[in-house]
Amino acid sequence: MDNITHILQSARKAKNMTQGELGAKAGLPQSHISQIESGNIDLRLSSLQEIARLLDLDVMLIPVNLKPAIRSIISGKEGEAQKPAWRVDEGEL
Amino acid sequence: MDNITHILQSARKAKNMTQGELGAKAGLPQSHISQIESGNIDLRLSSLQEIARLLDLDVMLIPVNLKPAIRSIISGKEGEAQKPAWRVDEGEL
DNA sequence: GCTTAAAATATGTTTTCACATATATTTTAA
DNA sequence: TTAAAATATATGTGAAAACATATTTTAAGC
Repeated sequence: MDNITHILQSARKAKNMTQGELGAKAGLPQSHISQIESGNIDLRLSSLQEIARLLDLDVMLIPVNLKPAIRSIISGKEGEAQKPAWRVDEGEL
Repeated sequence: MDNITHILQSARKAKNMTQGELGAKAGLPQSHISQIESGNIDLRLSSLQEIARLLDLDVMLIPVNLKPAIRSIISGKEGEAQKPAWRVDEGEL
């Protein structure tokens, strides 16, 4: 299904959270987190935003022409200080 | 309400589309676009993605620590060639 | 200006699906 | 093996999305 939901799942696992923990913090039942991650649900924006927030992510609308540049920033090591992402462009994602 | 919906509205206007046109292309009734833009609705991810796509936008999950860098790229003129966004950082948003 | 028709946006009702609650299954580890 | 932790499934309820209609806005003609 949707790529976004897989990102949510791996972000949750990276943070060593269970569906239950995430759900509790998000104010959503564990069963939803399950449905969302398995991709059989078309979740609402507010749910997406809340879950993302708890995983230190944010929902943004990105102009398509800027996606390559932004992907390069993101793929260049998440948490720590950035390596120069402005090496004009080598390999999209 | 939510900032994202305002972005959708201004993107639509920037493209000189009516709610009806956008809705038709997105496979959504004009009445939804109205509700979405006025912010009295918590829309579903698939709707958001479809609308965004038609406005040459894409829904992305961004690590919060990278938001400043990404915002600077975005605010530096949407469509055309980028001015140096890597002037380390002056003014978040 | 005023009128009117069409375009654009908003509102009212019904239907469908996300979300809530409860329960079942699977997985982990003791 | 078994109990608890984690994830998945079943069913009921409220809100988003479909459908229809009303209102507002725009711009033409007079």
